Amino acid sequence: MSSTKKDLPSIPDTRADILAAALAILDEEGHSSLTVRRVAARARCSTIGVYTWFGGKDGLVDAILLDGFRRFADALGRARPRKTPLGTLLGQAVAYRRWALENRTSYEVMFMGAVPGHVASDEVQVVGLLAYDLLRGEVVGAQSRNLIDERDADAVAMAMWGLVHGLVSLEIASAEPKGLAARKSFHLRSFEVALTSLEQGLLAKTAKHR
Amino acid sequence: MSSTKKDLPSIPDTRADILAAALAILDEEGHSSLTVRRVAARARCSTIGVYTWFGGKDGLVDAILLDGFRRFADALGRARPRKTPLGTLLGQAVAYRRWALENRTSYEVMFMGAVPGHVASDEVQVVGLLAYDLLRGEVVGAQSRNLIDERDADAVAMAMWGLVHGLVSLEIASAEPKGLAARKSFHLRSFEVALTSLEQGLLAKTAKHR
DNA sequence: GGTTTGGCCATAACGGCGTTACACCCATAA
DNA sequence: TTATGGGTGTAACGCCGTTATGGCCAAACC
Repeated sequence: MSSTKKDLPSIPDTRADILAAALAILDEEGHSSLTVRRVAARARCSTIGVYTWFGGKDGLVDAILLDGFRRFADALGRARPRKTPLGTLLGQAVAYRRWALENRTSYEVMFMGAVPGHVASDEVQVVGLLAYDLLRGEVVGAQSRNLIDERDADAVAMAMWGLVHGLVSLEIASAEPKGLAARKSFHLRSFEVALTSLEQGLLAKTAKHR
Repeated sequence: MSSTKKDLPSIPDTRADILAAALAILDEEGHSSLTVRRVAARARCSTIGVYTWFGGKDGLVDAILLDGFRRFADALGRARPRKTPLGTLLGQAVAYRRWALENRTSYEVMFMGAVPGHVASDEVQVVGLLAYDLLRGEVVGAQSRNLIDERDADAVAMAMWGLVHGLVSLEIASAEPKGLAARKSFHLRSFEVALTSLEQGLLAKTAKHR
């Protein structure tokens, strides 16, 4: 859409500039600084550009979310290669927390409603479920191998999702700008206790362990 | 502070009026309608009243949070009388979800950062931990009776807190204005699966069940 | 070539937000 | 009677998201 033959790098691609500016502001200054005016100033255009290319702030945030959800699902997908579905589930949970802590601002926007009035578009909501589907797939896999009880797969997946999301949310919310190392190791310990306990409780009673 | 002798009800107590107006707006119109101007209009004073009595919007929200955290801790405290600490923990979790769903707007403000720029005062943060202390107390009780493994009590309590908070947050976030009954029963099922599984996984291996 | 069209953009404005400077009222103290 | 000071209303400031207006300019058409 942007280049056909020899687009010199000096040709302005306003849409990409705006999106990059928004991501940079989000990363460097936090979500409270994500305003249309500021994004436009950083992208060297007037506020109207955001409306031309994204339809408004909601559309811009939708684009940010799309980007974030894809990066998030990628990170979770890259945590796949474990020998058993149970191991993979654990690996995904660890990857989830890791990604959230390393992409704190994105996580806040994606899962903690950090952009005040925003309601995500349908497309964004669909893409946002990609990561959940990965999790659910592993749950089904574990059930089909009789590793965990054969309850409703969605209920089990939601249980794990909720646990991880809840702990990560609390960790992010309670973190000072520079989180104390003590706090971090505490949250890591809670995370491990919670995950292994939940998994233990989900084990099929007829299964041989591991 | 408001009455010494025979305060006629017609004597205006601006502070109480403002707080009541804020709570009413929050309940009837949601947190996005909680603006200083609107609260002042409903309380029949000018915006300056909010600054006189609460120091600004932050102070007003702090007062709202104080009220909410106390009602929340009360609701959890009232869920205490079970025979075993484990039963009490389960009862508290159910009471937690119940209160959150019945006081959705309050919960969003208290635990989901629904008021955009707000940072809670120290006092509010202390009161906000009252409910957590109730939970932690039951965990310690269960451990001292050898009902659950003797891991770090805070890690165990945080695990349960995170699980309940995460599931409730997802449930609230995914709820349409009028949540479908199917969705509600699904979330209830996930909630039960998650809680019983986590508890199962936390059981002391040396304990006789129940 | 001249003209029209339409996409893209800047300026300036509107209404709403949290907040505050200023002037005012008025009960109490001196 | 005067002075004081707390509570208040008006109007403003600087933000915010959004939009009406109009100008620019390349492509399309006669």
